[in-house]
Amino acid sequence: MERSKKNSDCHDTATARIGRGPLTTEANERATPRRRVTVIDIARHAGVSKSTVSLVLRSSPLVKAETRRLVERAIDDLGYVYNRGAANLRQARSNMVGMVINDLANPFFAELAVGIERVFQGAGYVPFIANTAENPLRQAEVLRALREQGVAGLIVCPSRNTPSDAFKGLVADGVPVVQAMRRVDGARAASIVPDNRRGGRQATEHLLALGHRRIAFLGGYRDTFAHAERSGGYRQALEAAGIGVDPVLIIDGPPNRDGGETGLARALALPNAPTAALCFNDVVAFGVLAGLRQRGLTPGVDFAVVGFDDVADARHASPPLTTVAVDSFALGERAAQTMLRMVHGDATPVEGIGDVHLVVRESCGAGMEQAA
Amino acid sequence: MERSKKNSDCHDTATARIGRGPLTTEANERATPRRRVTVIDIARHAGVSKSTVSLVLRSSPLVKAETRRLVERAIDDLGYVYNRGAANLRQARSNMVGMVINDLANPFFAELAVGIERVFQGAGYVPFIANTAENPLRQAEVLRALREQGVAGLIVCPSRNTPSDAFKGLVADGVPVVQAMRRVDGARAASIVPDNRRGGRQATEHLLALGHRRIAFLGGYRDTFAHAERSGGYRQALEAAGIGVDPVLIIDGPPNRDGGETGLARALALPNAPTAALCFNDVVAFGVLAGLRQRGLTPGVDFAVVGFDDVADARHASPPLTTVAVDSFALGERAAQTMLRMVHGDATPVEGIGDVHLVVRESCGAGMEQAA
DNA sequence: CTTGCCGGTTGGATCGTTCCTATCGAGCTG
DNA sequence: CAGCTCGATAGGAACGATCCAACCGGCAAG
Repeated sequence: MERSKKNSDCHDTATARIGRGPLTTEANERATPRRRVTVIDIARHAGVSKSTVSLVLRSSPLVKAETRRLVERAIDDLGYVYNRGAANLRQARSNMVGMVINDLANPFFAELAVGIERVFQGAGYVPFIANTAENPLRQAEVLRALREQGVAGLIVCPSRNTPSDAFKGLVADGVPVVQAMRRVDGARAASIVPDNRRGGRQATEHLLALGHRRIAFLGGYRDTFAHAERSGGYRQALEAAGIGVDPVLIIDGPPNRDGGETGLARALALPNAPTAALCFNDVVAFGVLAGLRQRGLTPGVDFAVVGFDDVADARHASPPLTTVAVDSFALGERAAQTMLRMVHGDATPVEGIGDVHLVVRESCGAGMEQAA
Repeated sequence: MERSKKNSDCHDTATARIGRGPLTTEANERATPRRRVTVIDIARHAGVSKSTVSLVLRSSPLVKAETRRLVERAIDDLGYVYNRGAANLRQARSNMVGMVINDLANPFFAELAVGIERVFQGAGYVPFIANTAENPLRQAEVLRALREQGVAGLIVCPSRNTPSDAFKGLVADGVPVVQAMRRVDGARAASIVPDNRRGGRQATEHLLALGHRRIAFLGGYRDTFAHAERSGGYRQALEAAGIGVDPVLIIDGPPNRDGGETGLARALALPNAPTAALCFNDVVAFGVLAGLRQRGLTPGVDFAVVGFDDVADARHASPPLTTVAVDSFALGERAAQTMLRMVHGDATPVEGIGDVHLVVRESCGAGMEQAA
């Protein structure tokens, strides 16, 4: 049993592990006390054949109730654990689904992920979440790992700068891929995204109706799908109102709190400063609210703020944030349902648009118009 | 090659899936265009043996550079995908690690998860996250799924009411399990938790030093590990100061924003209302801040608030939240390192305590004492 | 009495990889 | 020059499940 211990030669093999190869696991044996219990052990213990055990495991109606009980008894007597890897080897169908999220630290995406997870769980699938932190390389790794693992399908909120062929291999293999919230434009995969353009337009129209004429669009990166659409709606509304779009009022920045604070600072420093802002998302809006307060300005009175997403905290902000509600739960549910349909053979490529609606609270200065 | 297609006999097998059995996947074939490419195909195409291909895949130093190139060429010519299930079948060692999180919607745990994930990724493991939403049943399912999938190890933030034998099977099988943030007390698994008691004590001492005598402890459930420890530190400080603990000032509630708001309401309605509160965590504190504002009270001036965790948003709250910093990143990193050590054979059962320190900002009314 | 069917059960082949044990030629050594 | 080691490769067995075709006893139909 003395496995010629030449593991000294693999301490640094991975100069940079090769593209498609498996990750180089640093080998080392672990003290595994007892041998694995298999269907054969169960079969012997229960006095039936392994085939019967297998049928019981998959809760087939073919086995007699009594036999089933016998087998189940043996299963917990011996502490058997199902080996899904072995099963998947034979029957290509797995029950594992993956969710690849661009930014789990953003509460909106966290909520979305949790919502989706719930749907899958109810449908008998085991959902796993992976975070890409907006890094396309990391995303590629994660996708590869998920594919190697043999997922039945995937929901992806694509990271920034996702190449258009990122899902090519997956879809070619017939693995259902549904994009959520964002769409990679070359990709031949289903997608469910909110009606960003309409949301941007509605929010802007609302600010216009409140009398604002200089309205900024703050935060988010110009090269992303969501930014293009949301700011697109903003432009549309301004132009429809006969007000030109002033490019200096569209201020890019990271889609987080800091992006909001610095965006506000730059906006207020402008010669002809805006009196209102539509923010790329709620987190940016939170940053703007904080920034206003730091300057002694009162959001909703001295400056109107509207967010986008309607995360759970939006209602609790001070003042409560007026925002475009995306309904992450409904959107996630729809994405999940779409994926399940695809898993079950429906190959029609869906391009769903989720509904959005403006939730008027106080940060826009609209007073007490009864928040929904 | 015509596999007689009689899959009609399994359309509705799943009456109600049995307790320990695998989830019943509703079967249905999917249009899988091409047969799976295997090592053998690669071998043929490259003119070598499957063993050689296998060695290349694991980037063994045994193969000649030229041969390796040949094989790698064949790999992307044929679009090969590694089948990790099959590999795990033979070599028990997998590169998949699981992270089971009690509440991904709580930013603290989301941050923790993201931090841990980064460590594993750097070490060449593929981390998957699963959410249990504080539901022990769900947690049990997730743990089973992870185990069936053959994880190399797990980091668990146990859900509320986790039974003490929840990890028994896992550890008996030699799968490293590390508990993070919370400890299930019967469990024989490693754990890394912050020094909750010290944090609770420090925060309370700080409020006492600021002159407060009636200090509430708001939010969180009394039957959880963290609540017991944090409120324990609070009691300790009060008693050390010669002030008795008034049980009505310890007000339970869900560890979220609503918990903070309703906790505050109940506290202020008390005949002899407190002038300060230590909150179970930052999210509860945010709720308290919002509640104060709604009543026209200024946090830090009319009422002192201290949180626990120091989530990213704590700095951005208005006013910036004084809180006990747990350093989720360091704690997560430590948990991950512990797990890796266990994977590599180190069996010493660790019970780590993470450092905490008070970050004084403004919500406690301490003015500008230079937040760290 | 044979035949066919049906509920229930079974053994062998099989999935795609890794492990183990050859094999083979080349270079050394005594 | 026989024997040895060594680098590089090859082939078969194994892992633990599922699939498939066969089997078995009993009963109804012809």
